[in-house]
Amino acid sequence: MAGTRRHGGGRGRPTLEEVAARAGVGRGTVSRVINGSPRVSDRTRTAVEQAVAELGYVPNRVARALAANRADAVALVIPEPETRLFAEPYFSDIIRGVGAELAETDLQLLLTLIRTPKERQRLADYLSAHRVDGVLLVSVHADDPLPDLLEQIEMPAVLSGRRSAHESVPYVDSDNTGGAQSAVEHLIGRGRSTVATITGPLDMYVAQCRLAGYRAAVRAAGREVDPELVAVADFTEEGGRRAMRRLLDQRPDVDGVFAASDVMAAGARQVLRENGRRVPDDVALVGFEDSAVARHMDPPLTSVRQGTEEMGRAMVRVLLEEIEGPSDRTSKRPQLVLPTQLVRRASS
Amino acid sequence: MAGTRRHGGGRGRPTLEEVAARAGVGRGTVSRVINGSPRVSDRTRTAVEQAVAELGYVPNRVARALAANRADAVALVIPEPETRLFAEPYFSDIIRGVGAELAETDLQLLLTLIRTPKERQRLADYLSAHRVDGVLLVSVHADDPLPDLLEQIEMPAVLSGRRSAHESVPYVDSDNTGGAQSAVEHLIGRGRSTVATITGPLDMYVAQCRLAGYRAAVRAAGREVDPELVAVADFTEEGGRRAMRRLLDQRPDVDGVFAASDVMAAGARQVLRENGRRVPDDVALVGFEDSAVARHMDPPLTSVRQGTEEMGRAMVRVLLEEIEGPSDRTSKRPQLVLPTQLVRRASS
DNA sequence: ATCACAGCTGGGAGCGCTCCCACAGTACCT
DNA sequence: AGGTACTGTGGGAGCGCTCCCAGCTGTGAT
Repeated sequence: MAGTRRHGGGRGRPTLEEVAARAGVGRGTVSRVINGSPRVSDRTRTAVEQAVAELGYVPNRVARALAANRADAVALVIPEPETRLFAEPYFSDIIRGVGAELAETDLQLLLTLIRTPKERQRLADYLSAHRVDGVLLVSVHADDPLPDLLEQIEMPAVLSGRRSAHESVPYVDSDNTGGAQSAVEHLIGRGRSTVATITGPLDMYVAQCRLAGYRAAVRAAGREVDPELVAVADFTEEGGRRAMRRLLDQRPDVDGVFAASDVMAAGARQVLRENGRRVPDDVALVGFEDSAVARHMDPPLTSVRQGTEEMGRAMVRVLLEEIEGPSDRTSKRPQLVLPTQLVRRASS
Repeated sequence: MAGTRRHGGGRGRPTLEEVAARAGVGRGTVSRVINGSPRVSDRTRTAVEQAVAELGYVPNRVARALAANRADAVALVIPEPETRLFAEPYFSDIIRGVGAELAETDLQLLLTLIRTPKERQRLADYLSAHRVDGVLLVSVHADDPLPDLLEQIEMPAVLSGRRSAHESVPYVDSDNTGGAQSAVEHLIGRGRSTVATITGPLDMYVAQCRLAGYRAAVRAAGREVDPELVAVADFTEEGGRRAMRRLLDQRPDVDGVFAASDVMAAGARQVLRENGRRVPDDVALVGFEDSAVARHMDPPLTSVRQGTEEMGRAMVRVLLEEIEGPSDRTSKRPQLVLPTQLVRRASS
């Protein structure tokens, strides 16, 4: 970082003051017109609007941010290494949703990838240095200090997913338990008698929920939950492969598998093929997330759709509310759980 | 958009002034220390640094931006509808690269998705309203006015890919022609006698280049370029399917296919399966991009790796140079072409 | 001792806005 | 006629920095 950074655009961009002069009014009045205040007479408003148009005036957002003590921007924080592993499509879908919803406001989107603890530290500084009005946190781990830290400095924040069943911070989550349950019910409904599950790491709440859904569905069918049919993995493709091998090894009679993520389902599918098991004829397979991976598998994967893009949109809506008027521990926090939906394809 | 937007963080964040008071020096001196100016005595520097530490001072970037007339931020502009269609993984890989490279500077990343012409208009305003120091443009169409517009307002910009062979603006591109050529040479080298190609829309320069590479390889093998073996598509999966059907219809003897994108290869693969053609036994298949799609296909897809993440990094490096000291039409523009590499998998 | 010229330092001016207070004008009551 | 209550409006103050110009030191040459 060195040297003189030239400003990009308008050398001689018109300022508020110039607009005021041209319209023959004061600065305050122009400001009111720009910000849509109702306390301006129609005649004045028209005059100002004309001057704005003639001069091609565009408010300087930096000056506005400084004067008004706000940033007109929100940050989307993405912990990078993990995201890469298990949630590729998730990540871009969230961005899409967030971007779409934000486009309808005049807020800007600051993207922050975190790779190292050092960067996480810098992040806290950034955020408190008034660059953003609020923060969206994606795929937060149970032990992540960031949410509480943000709470301390009174920075509005919304999580995607919960850290635990008693999440204290505003969040938007999808119905992991219900989604998993419907997936397993579907497998059982298709006549599968020995339905296994491949889970995510159980220190993640999302993995716990999907496992709980599996259990609920098994019990609802009047069966016992067999520990040999539960293989713990880590949301990666390789993890899915290992888990499937173990399953095949311990319970060769398995005829249905619910994987807690599409990527793990893809890994499982490879192992099934290697072992000469046909999908869905010998083993029916269902995933979770309904990402691009699911559509591209052979056969296409039945999966639990969680509407990731809609989650992104919802996060923004919640965040805007928090920015407008923050909730606190005493009031009811905005916490949303979005429905999921089973998308049936040829794998089951 | 209404109401009072609360500032997020520091109610009582310390200011430069307070640091100066505590260190017993003037504002200017603190500013010099913060910005690493050499014109400060060691004693003073130490005193200031201590005051900074004690107070937990973090410079207000907004104030800095206003005073210094720079933004400490760059924008990554992504035209959304197209990106969704043909370059899902491309898009997130670029972001990854850009984010990584930017992390080593103190620049922030502003993500801007463009969906409509109206949003494109607003974008020009944003950019000229001093919110960013430079712009990264992804997947720019041949007729996109934005690059020239940015040039007019002297906003540093870098493209990913070229609009044409005579691109005037700084860019980072991958060796599309060479990559395509090596893919087709590979197919021919594997003994395939009737090698077809599925191209992107030919009004895109990237598609032209990949077709040119196909042609070059065919000719280099001493063969004629048969128009019936060239199927024009649009970088989508459905386009890939349609093109493959046409190819199979017109030239049932086809035994090798080079698709100009992984996604189109995926579409082609489906049609091949429907028609009972085995991959690679009956038809060898190669894609372009080496995205996640390629790895997840069955069989895994041989593809031309273009190092998308590295492209993102390179774009940032070029942009930083442009911001430091802009090149103009008379000087030599920084224009980079990154090498590609064939990644062999089971599909060929 | 005098001058020149460095190396450091303090602080005024100003970036382009918003906020808010004061005040003019009009209308409507006693 | 005087009061009260608005609506509209102008412009000072200030957000927290950077820039830059003086001024203040100390050193070495004259």
